[in-house]
Amino acid sequence: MSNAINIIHSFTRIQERADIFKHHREEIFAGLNLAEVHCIAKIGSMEYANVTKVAHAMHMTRGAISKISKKLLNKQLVESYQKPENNKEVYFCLTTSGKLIYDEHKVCHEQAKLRKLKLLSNYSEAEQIVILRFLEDINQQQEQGLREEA
Amino acid sequence: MSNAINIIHSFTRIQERADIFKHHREEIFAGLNLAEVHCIAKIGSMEYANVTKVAHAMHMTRGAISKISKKLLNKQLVESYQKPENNKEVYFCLTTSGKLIYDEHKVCHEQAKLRKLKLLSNYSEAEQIVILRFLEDINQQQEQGLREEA
DNA sequence: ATATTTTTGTTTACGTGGAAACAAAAATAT
DNA sequence: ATATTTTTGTTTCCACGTAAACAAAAATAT
Repeated sequence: MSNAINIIHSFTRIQERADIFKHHREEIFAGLNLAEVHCIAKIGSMEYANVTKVAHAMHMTRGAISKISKKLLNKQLVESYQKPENNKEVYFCLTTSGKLIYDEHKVCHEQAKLRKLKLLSNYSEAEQIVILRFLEDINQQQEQGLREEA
Repeated sequence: MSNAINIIHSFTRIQERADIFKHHREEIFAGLNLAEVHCIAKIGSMEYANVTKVAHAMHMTRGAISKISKKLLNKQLVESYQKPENNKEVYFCLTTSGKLIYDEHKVCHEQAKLRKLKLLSNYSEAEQIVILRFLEDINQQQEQGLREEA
């Protein structure tokens, strides 16, 4: 079936693009790279964000997040604090300027979402159900593939 | 529409997974990482593969491929040669042991393809057409998004 | 209560890949 | 023919992120 083959190719292209985008080492906003902006996004949207939780959310190591948050502290985009009863965990929150980045990023994110919703508005409810089923099937298969490797 | 939102979420998860997979710095086959295996795959499937062509095919810089191919030369998985009439371009081909990796990788790739075909066999022709239309729409939108950034 | 294990965050060493500067050869212009 | 531009490959410098080793605190076991 030529359609199936084309689906696979098209899907592969999507994966490759995500790959390429991650490679992008350039700065996005004011002197911040993608990882830093993402880190701000996570800290801004999380209760009691700490290194471990952000690392998990960003699929990165604690070491990496430790370094990134140190940079964000130096740039005064985030602040750290602790709970009086816990001397081990360190939490982060956004400063005023950090919140600005957070909002700017959020707008971009919402615009992307709107573009996708607009695209999807060209599909009937029935068609959308098919698409969703496909994406969930693929997701499940990929997750299983990863799990088998481990 | 809840379906549209779920489609977006599911799609995002796929992109994130591609991201994570690229981060995988571990070796895949005998002491080779992902980029090296991909490089072998490209060299093995290309006429007169050279640094520039492989770099383009892998969406990486010539500098990166130059280094990788040097490693592959040291590991004796590829060989380099030149045409007598051109003293500038350097071409690569696989050695016997390089071909082994190539074949092994190809098998993996084909298995993944078969898994996807099997998954798609649960969809009617009409449904597959919908899926393909969606993936191509999304691909177009994403490509346009990248182009606007540049 | 004390000992052991787990959790949390940091640091160090290392590998990878990009950007840019180079060098050499080839292609093109004049 | 000669000069200029483009193409090709390499190297240097650097930023990023991982893995692993650590240290300190908290949780759990005994």
